[in-house]
Amino acid sequence: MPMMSLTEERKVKIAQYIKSYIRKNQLKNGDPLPSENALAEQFEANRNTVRSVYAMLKAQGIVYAKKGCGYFVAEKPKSLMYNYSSEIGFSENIQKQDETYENKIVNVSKRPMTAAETKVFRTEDAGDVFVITTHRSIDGKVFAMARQILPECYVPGLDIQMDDFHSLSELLTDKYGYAHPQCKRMTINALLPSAEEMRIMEIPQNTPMLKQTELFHVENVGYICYFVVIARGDMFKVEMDF
Amino acid sequence: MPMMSLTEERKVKIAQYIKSYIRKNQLKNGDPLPSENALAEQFEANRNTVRSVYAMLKAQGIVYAKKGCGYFVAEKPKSLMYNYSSEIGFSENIQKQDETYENKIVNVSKRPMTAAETKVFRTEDAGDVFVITTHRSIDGKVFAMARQILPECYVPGLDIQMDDFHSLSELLTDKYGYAHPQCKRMTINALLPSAEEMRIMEIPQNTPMLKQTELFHVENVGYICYFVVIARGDMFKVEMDF
DNA sequence: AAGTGGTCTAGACCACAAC
DNA sequence: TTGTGGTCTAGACCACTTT
Repeated sequence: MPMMSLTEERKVKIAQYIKSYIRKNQLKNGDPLPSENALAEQFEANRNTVRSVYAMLKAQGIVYAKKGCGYFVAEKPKSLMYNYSSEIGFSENIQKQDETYENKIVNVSKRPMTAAETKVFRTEDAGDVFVITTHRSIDGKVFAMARQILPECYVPGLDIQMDDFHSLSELLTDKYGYAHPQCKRMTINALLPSAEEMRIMEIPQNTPMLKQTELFHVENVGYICYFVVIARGDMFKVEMDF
Repeated sequence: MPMMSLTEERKVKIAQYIKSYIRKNQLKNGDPLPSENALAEQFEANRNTVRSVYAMLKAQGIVYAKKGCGYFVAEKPKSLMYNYSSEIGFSENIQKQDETYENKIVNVSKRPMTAAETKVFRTEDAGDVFVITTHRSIDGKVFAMARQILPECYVPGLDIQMDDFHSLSELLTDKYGYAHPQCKRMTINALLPSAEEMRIMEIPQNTPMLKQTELFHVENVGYICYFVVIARGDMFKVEMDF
């Protein structure tokens, strides 16, 4: 049997009260909820206790808060559906869905290949790699950060071709004449954001994030690109059809 | 330019200090770190400020705490790799990797099909559905909860056949003589755990969770099973090869 | 002016581990 | 006994919105 402190029991009661309050009054998106002080008095609890309950409901996307105004019933956020294909790149796919989608390069740098990367790319001699950092946004709101790592030997002089960038696969086919790169392996996991990701996406520390890595291969050339995306869990969903 | 409070600046400094402290002293897994009180005094900060820094590092898996003992450098947790295939079920796949894997039925119930489910299963008449709830564990530790939803018409009398359960696909092929079910659609997203999931998996509220849904189809029969798994992000990773 | 959520502080108390 | 992390409280202050 799980031991529970008195405060913890109160939290459960308060959370149940808020949920049933929404249900019984059939509250919709935007309808106001009891204030922290009102609930603290009603349940003879500390305001921090109430705040922690509301924090949990906020994290679950059930309510939201407006400073100086109160708590309100939240609508389930529309999440961007990413219909995955190992053939078509992310940007090509999303652009069809949402015209406000933007994939903006924020940094291009060159550095020596790490030992781990030589294994990933299955190359003999480590050379340099290009690291392209991009921010993906919808409606001007950054919802994902991506890092694309390419061995320099496959894309010499890449750094000066970044002016009219749309997507990497477009660049590889148009400028370098490669066949369309294909994803050979993908991994997905969930994690919390780093401090940098919190700052850039303007999200709290407890935002669940989806991390997706892909390894791309080009016929007769080799493993050409290692790809990492970190996206907000509440704005991003991966879908695959078989 | 992002406004930062004095406390927030202090947090950044303290976090940088701890990370560089680990790096410069080349600390490994299990090595002790400065106490909350020591850092609070050193940086003339409140203990809560230090705690919030350590909380962030904990959530990122960089450090861990032992009550009454202190903070220590954490080792990166081994995550269970799920090499996904639309042909082979989860349990079949994982069992090969880890012999301590267990998939235990905790509940089987029958209820009317919802309107949303009639769309998913693409069936004309809603009947009842079976809902099978299972807990998945490694080394006795529950890391995921799964819900499998099957229209009763495809699996009449399912509830009494649960005694020697190993996996659903095995049951469908062996007991009902169906062809091996195949996944037609999969979605993946990240979210925070519900109160029930926190309780059962014994995880804090800010644990990032991976939610995976699958829709299974059997040739000449129809869409037979809707499948939802919620798994701890720090213990579970999906991998796909193409 | 009053009420709201957001932030921060100082301190108390607890359970636990080490000495 | 001392120090540790974990929890909880009471209250102050802020920025903000509404009245």
